[in-house]
Amino acid sequence: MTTSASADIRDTRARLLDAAEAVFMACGYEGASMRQITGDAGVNLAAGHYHFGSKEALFEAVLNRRLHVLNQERLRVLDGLEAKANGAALKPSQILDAFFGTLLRMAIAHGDRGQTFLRLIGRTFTEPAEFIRTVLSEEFADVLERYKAALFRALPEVPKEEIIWRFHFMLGATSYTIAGTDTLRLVTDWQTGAADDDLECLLPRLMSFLLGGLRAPLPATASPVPQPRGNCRTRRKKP
Amino acid sequence: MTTSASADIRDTRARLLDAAEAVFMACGYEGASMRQITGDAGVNLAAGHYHFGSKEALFEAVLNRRLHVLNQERLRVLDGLEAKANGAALKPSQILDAFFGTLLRMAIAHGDRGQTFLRLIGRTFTEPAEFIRTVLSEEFADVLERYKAALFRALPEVPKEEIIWRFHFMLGATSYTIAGTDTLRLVTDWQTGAADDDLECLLPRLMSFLLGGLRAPLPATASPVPQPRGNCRTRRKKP
DNA sequence: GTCTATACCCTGATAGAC
DNA sequence: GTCTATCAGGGTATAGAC
Repeated sequence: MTTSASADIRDTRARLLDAAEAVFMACGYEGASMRQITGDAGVNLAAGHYHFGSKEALFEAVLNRRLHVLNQERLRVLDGLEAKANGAALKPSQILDAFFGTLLRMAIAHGDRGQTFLRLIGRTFTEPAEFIRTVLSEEFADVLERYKAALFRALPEVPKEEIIWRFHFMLGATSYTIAGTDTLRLVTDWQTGAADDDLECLLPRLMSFLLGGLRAPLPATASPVPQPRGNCRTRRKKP
Repeated sequence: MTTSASADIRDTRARLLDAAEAVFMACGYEGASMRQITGDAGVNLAAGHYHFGSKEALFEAVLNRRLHVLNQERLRVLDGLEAKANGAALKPSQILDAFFGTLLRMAIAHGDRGQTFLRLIGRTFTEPAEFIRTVLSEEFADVLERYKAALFRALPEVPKEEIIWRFHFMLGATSYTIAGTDTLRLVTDWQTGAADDDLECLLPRLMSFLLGGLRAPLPATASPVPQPRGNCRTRRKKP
């Protein structure tokens, strides 16, 4: 009895997290309702507030449960690469694979739940709610610092400002893709066919695109638009 | 009196659209409320339902007001380029500039309101609500067909499936960037400094990244992951 | 400690007065 | 055309039962 009671406690929390993950993914943060989440989990509405305190806290718990191990793994992989490189700069392809490849491989390894979380994290990047952005920026702070530094070393001829922008673009391409909304119905069979196959196909495609963008020729300081106003903040020399 | 009365009607509609645009941008579709929108517009709550019928219809009207002229302009620009090319295939850089450059230049031309809509459209691409995805896919159907066809002609050596995926990635990088959430605080001064300058800086940076990704070497059919299962759906020959 | 019933407030939407 | 009053529904949070 006592063992089953304590097991039930963990089950309630876990069921809530699983149900919340799915509903938040499908409806977005604002669109999701505690009633639906707790209903899907088979627990009472107030049980959600008992275990997590609020809808915001529940969302944060859903995010952190998987995001923390993901980012720890990203740091671990980068550590391993840098140890092997023995002081030399890494190749851009290694860095991108450590960052984006780790994401996709972990999602594949977790099956359907990994797929669900992949979409959730993709959509979460564009959630407007302020607390979500705070949670994400805190959770990603260390990883981004480390990976930015690795990219700076890997591409010493590219201005740091440009690398940051390109990191931004890469995150956008990736998060939009894994969000899987496919708003414009460009990829018709995505999210209908076998998801695992799609994910395994996605990685090489995405990697070649991101690498191509990262290593693209630098833009001219004079913009190609008809009326260059010339007050672009681009710096051509290092400070 | 009669003239000012009819002018008031248009003002009410326009004020509602402007207020809705701003609130939807800041809060997302689900997070926005009709009360805040009508309050900001200085009109009664019921006036919103009188003029548009529902929150969904209002959102659709906000989107279509600017999206339709944008996509018409995109078609017009592409028509002009293809007429000038006189049957020859366009350069990828021309096509990307016609699609993404037209977006940014129109936003710049409209000042703050253009900036607001830019962010809104970026976020809208990842809205989970089904009716939003339907609206977008209908509004973009023609433009995407035309631009996809242009890219197929411009890059005959690249498999069409690959071009579609890369178009997808490009849309992701762009929409994430113009959404301006900057969830990971990568670009610290974005959306705080002078927005117009940022936008003018953005275009050449984005274009070089997108072009680099679009023209990247094709990925190997064997995926670089440790355990290639080999059932990737990639086709190497045309059917 | 765990869970349930309930209260409270805000949402989108409507009916009817002006 | 515009507005006040109001409805039913749903989301959050609390007080209290086990």
